[in-house]
Amino acid sequence: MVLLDSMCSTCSSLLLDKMAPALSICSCLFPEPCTIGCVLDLLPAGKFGMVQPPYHGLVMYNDFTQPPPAHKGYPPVYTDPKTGLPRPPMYAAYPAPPGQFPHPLYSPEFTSASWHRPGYPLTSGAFAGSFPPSLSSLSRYGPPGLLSHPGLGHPGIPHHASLGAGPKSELMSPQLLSDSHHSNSSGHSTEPPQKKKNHIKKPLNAFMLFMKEQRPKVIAECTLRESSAINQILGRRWHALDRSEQAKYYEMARKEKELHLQLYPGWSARDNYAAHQKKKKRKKDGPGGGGGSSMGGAGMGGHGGLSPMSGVSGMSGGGSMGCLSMEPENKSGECPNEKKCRARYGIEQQSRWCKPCRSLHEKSDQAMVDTDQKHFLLVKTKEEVHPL
DNA sequence: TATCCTTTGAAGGAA
DNA sequence: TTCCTTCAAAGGATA
Repeated sequence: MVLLDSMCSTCSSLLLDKMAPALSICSCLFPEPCTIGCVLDLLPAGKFGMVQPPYHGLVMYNDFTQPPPAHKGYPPVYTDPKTGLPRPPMYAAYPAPPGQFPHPLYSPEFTSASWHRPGYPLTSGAFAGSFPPSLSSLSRYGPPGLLSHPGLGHPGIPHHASLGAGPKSELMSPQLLSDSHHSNSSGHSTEPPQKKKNHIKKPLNAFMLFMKEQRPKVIAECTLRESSAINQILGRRWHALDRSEQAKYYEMARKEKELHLQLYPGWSARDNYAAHQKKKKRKKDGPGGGGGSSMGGAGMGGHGGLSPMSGVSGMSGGGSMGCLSMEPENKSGECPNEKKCRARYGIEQQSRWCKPCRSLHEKSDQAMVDTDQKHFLLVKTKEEVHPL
């Protein structure tokens, strides 16, 4: 078993080592999420067959320039650990025609460098000038193609706020709001009328639009249903997107925002704060308890911080992301000014970080290396016990 | 039944 | 100006 310099086409994790893979198994579908990329089973070059448990995950054939190997054991059939019954691979990642890459992330241009590139730098105003100053002539639902792009199969996508995008959709356009009682009485909506009243939801941002589009695909590929897990995958995919790809969603989000502004001129995001005051009993604080708001909830800039999953999501941007000076077990390493140095100065300007933040960052890096090394040792041990 | 989880981005308030 | 909090979607899990 080795780690491959490749990427899981489901969770988009980068793998660690380069060992000329032939057949690989991704562990991202297992109860335990990927820890350091995906754990792969490697069969001897040119040979294909059953993989060893417990890796029952998806199958990826990594050499897309070659036709599928003619071997009765390929693709392998896995046994569902719960039912004991054979089950097909979850992800149709078998070789694409030569020259094609079955997954957009699986392109030769994709490197670890692009994986670690900074976040999308554009602000909501980054597209200023790209659009007419007024969209007042545009219908909320069209014209067809207004909000479409090659990756989105919903030209003129109905606004989530207007039509209701799903079970949790509550926002209605003013017209639909007034009609909501009719629709309720006619049985078209199962939402209690009182839940819909005057609640104008925020326009979706770029990532939300991306999620909305990609979620069904991920569900179809992975058979996952839990949104937390799906969102982690989507987050990785989002980071793995090309800048141009992300730009499409930022553009859509900008249009969404403009339309929202026109529909609800006096609306403020603040309006929704009160509506959900009952919510969020207590976003979990750090283990130290009462560690202040900087650690709890959406701190660390709101995202990418020390989420509970960051320890297991490994390369997903968790790990050393965020100012680790907020680690409760850190005694001397408290960031004195509580300015998160990493967030403030970025990873490239560590010289400007305060000492505690820097040392903690080094520690966390070392911890990740240790984890990798442990895993590598485990892998090597298994290889020695079960030589390929 | 309500909230949490999990993601990123945007908005708004506090310092 | 910077940081922090909340909310947007989604649906299973949990209290």
